[in-house]
Amino acid sequence: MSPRALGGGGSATGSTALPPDPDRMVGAGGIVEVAALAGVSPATVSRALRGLPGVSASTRAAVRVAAEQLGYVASASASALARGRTSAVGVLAPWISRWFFAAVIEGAQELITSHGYDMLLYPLGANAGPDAGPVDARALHKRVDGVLGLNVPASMPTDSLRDLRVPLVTVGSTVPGLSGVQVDDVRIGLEATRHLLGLGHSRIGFLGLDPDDLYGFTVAADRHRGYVQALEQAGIEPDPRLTEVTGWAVQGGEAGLGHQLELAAAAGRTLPTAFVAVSDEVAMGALYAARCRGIRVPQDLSVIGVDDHDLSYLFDLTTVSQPVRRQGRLAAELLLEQMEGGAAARPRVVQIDPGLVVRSTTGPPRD
Amino acid sequence: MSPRALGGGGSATGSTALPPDPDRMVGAGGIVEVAALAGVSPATVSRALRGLPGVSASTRAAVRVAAEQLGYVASASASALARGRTSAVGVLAPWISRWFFAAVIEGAQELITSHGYDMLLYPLGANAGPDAGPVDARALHKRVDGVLGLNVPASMPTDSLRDLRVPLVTVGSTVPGLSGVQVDDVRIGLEATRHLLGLGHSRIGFLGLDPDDLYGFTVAADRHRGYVQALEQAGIEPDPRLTEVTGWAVQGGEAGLGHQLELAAAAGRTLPTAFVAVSDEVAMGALYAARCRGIRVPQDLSVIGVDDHDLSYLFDLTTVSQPVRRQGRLAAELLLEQMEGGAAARPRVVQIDPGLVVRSTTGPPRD
DNA sequence: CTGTTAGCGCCTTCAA
DNA sequence: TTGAAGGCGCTAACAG
Repeated sequence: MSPRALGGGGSATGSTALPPDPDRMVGAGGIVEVAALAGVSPATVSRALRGLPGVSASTRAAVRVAAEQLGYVASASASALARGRTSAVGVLAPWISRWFFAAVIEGAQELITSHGYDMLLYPLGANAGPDAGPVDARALHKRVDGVLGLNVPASMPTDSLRDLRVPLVTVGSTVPGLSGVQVDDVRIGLEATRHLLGLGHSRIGFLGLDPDDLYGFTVAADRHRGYVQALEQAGIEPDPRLTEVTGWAVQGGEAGLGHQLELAAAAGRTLPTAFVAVSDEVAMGALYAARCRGIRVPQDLSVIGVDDHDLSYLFDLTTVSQPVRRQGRLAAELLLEQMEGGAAARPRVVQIDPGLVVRSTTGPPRD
Repeated sequence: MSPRALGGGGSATGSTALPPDPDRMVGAGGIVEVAALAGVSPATVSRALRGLPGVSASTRAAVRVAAEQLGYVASASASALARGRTSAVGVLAPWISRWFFAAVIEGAQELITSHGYDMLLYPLGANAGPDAGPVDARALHKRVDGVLGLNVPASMPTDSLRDLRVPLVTVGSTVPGLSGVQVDDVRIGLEATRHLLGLGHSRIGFLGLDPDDLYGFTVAADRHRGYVQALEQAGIEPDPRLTEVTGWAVQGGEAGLGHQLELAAAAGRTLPTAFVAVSDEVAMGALYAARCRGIRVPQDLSVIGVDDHDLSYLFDLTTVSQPVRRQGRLAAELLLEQMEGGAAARPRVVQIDPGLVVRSTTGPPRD
């Protein structure tokens, strides 16, 4: 058990300057120190430690011992400079606190690091705008050997992608000529809507257009397109008044449903009997708004989301699932393929199939 | 609007090998090319571009133009090697898909990157065990100028922290002699429990001991200690049978409440009238379990969580809040202070005060 | 204010 | 199988 100093309200803890410990001065030595200790040349140390062939077993062992003893670890900068590779990959994402992105990153992480790459995180945040060239491609190109782009590339001018000059693998959006993991968002919208149609709904709304789609993030628009298609295929004329711009947050879903309610009241019509939400988070917001107003789900209102968020089952939320962590893993595979396979590895796009998880926020309409 | 190729189900996209564009060969040139183009020496380019003093305005402008024209960006590795600083900070966290950690990281990110540092992400994941020296301190020390440790340091042997040789700032746990952002977890447990006591509860359970506490992650244990103290101060003998080991996930909370139910049934007693959960996620799980069994909240059962998770309001969850994103920001400040202030900056610990957010999962007991 | 001179620590030919 | 020499691209210390 580790000591915890601040039982009450203390504030500043004294600094005991760590005394340099000449004995076990970890990480102090460079490759030449190791070489000296092992009685070989630096070149041999380099070869031995990296497992390159052409080093006798005994020499390798001796080098390992020396390195271990000195706590030697090669300087990343030095070796990157010498080799022209950084052993790092960049991860571009709009946010990381939205569950979807965090889960994708987590899915990718293991493979990435197990191949010896570090992961540089670049949350684009509010800067993800149309103008703000994200993290300046030029800067990235010298810093990483590859890039994982989550939902961002579409917002970059294509030039900026060119400037990258390192493999880029996308998740959630696709750039022609680049590897990527993709779910067919149109189909997601289609499936969600069909599920509701199949239950007998005919007045179905859509919560989730994304204002940011203005600059190329087409996920929401695609899902909406699927929704429209499904309706049309069922011979139903989509009513644009039933579509809300919500963004991706819970609050958007809440406000969206509220707004629909107002609209309906003002126009003297009733609320649609069901809604497709662009994400589970938006769906959760809608469910909350419904509950606050005493609208029963699914008797009075059905709601279906997208993602199968870790917390969705708590809401009994019916949803179109996508294997999020697996998408991350797949993206990592594609990226490694590009980085290590070199020009030999032709870019490829992997399609992920969405699933349907039926819980109990959807049911037949009331009448 | 960017082109999206895969309308239907296409799979592999052809690779158009990006043709080297000799005209605007971005990122191709080194500092010497820029120097040549600007008609100055490399040293001057370096000074000019980094905004160092002692460069005439006209020269600086010329250099900027040349650099811009060539799309020049300094190589991070080269400059790191030459300066002996990496301009990167490492972020150690058990996971990133748990909301708390993602939010802290997001909170820290802006300040970190605005000061010119990259963020290296090291999720410890399952490896966070007692033995597995996390990310090997020695490796980190050559790779980053500072480390942000989220809940991890306590699990590292202190030696390993020493070996780091770079500033380390902790969040959520404290190491003597190091800077850190801290919430008083004992007090959190105390406040949560007092809230329930204040409502008139006397049989109060605790959902949330963490099996991993075994190796030093004391947050859960501390909150539990606060719970025990509050009960004792109220003259109530804490009943160990009312404490569950749940870990941090939703599922733990669900299982924990279920187990309490079984225990109560087997012993022929009733469930406690209220529970303190170690986190909002655990509380959500417990609420779910209660709902599944028709237990009404808060009439039959009160539940209080900790964190004020982004989604907590959807559950009307009463909770002890901690300003999570601000913790991240503060930690970033402390870290920058250490990294840039050098030895002058003495380590300090910042206490964050928890708050109480009363919603409606807590209320007076039934009888 | 600017240029010259040495490295930073490692990797990689090329010889031995 | 091993060593010696040179360079990766940039920065810092010193001259001028």
